[in-house]
Amino acid sequence: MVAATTRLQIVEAADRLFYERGFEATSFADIAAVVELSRGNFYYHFRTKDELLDAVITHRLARTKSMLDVWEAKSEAPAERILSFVQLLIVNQAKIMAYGCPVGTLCNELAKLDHIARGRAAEIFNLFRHWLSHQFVAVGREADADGLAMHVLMWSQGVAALAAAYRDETFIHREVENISAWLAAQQPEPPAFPEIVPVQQS
Amino acid sequence: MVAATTRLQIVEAADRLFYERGFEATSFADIAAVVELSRGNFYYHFRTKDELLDAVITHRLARTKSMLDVWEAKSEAPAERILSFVQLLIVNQAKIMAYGCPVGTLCNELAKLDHIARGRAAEIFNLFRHWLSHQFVAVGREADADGLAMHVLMWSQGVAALAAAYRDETFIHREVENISAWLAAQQPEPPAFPEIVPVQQS
DNA sequence: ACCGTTCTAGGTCGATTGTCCTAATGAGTT
DNA sequence: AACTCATTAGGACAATCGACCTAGAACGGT
Repeated sequence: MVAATTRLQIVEAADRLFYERGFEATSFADIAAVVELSRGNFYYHFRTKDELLDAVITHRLARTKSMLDVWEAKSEAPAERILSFVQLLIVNQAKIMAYGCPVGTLCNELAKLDHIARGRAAEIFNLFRHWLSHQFVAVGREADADGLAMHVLMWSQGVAALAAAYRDETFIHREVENISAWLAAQQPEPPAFPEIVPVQQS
Repeated sequence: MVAATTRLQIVEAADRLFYERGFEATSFADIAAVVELSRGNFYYHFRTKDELLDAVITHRLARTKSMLDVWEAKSEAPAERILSFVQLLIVNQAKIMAYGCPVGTLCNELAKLDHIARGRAAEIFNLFRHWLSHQFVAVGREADADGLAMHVLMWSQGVAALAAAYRDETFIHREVENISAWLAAQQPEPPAFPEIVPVQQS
C-alpha cells in the first residue's frame, strides 16, 4: 500500500479514537487494531505519539477549514451561515451526547496534561471564531463582531458540555432554538442612528 | 495518625490532582507523593482506584452541598444567590483558565472512559441544577425554573470551556457581566431570552 | 506489661505503555 | 535476474500502571 494512504488511515482512526476515548487513553495498540496494522509499523509513519497528535490536529484543522468554506459558498446570507454552525449541535447530537464536543474536550485534556500541543488544538477554536466574526461583520456588527463570535462559540460549548453530562436530546434542541432566536434579534443592524440625542419628551 | 485523617488527606490530594491532571493521568504514586505516604499503604484505605474516585465524588458532592447551603443562608434575595453561583467563575478564574471547570471536565473524561462513575459525577451538576431551579421558583418563575437553571448552568460551562482554551481573563469578566444583565432581565417575569449585547470592543 | 487491632512500609506481580531495532517483504528499475 | 529502496511485521526494551501480599510499627484497652 502507498505510504500516504496508510498514513491517512492511521490519522483518521486516531482522530476518531482520540475523540471517543481521549488522547491518553488511546494506545498505539488500539489504533493498530482498527487499521489492522502491526504495532511496530507505526513508528515508520509516526515516531512518537505527540507527532501523531500533531498530525491529527492538522487533519482536523484542514477538515474544519473546508467545512467553513463549504458553508461560505452554500449560503449567501451571513445569518444563515451562522445557523449552519449552530446546527452542528443537532447534526452531531448523538456523538456529542456520548463524547462531548471534539474540540472542547481535546483542549481540556491537553490543558490538564500540560501538553505542548495545547495551543495548536485551540487553533481549531480560532478557525470557528474568526469565521463567525467574519459573518457578524457581514451583518454589520463590525464593532463587536469578535465578542459576538465568542458568545456563539461559548454557547455551543456550554450546550455540548451539558448535553454530554445529561445525555439530554431535548435540551440540545431547546437551546438551539434559543440561539437561533438570539441570532435573529442580533441581525437587524443595531445603531441605525448612533449619535443622535433624542429629543426630550414628557 | 488516625485513619480518618489520612483518608481525608488522600481524598483531598486526589481531588486536586484529578482536577489538575485528570483522573486517568493521576497515578497512585502521584497522590502518595503529595500525601507523603507509601504507595502500598494506599490499598489499606482504598482497594481500587474506582473506590478512590467514588470517595472523591462523594467529597465533592458534600462540599458543593455545603457551599450551596451557605449561599442559601447568607443572602435573602434569590437573585443575589444566583449571582453567587455566577461569581464562581471569577473567584476561581485562575484555576478555570488552567484546568477548566472541575465538574464539566470530570464528566467529560468519565464519559470518554465509559466509566461507571459517570452518572455519579453528573450528580454534582444536579446539585447546582436543582438549587438554581429552586432560586428561580423563588423569583416567581416556577413555570420554567428548570429550563432557566439549565441555561445558567450551560452558560457557566461554556464560559469555563472557552476561558480554558484561550486563557482569557477579560472574556470571563465580560460574559459574567452578560449573565448578570440577563439575570436582571429575568427577575420581573417571563419574556423569554432578551438580547445579550457583548461589551463593545475598541 | 501484655495483647489485639489498626495502620504503615516496601517488595512483588502481571499487564500495558511508548519506543526502538532488525529482519523480511514488496514493488519498481536496471 | 539482480539490485534498490520504501514499507511492513514482530520481537525486545525499560518504565510505569493498578493491584496484591506480608512483615512490622504504632496504638489503645486491659
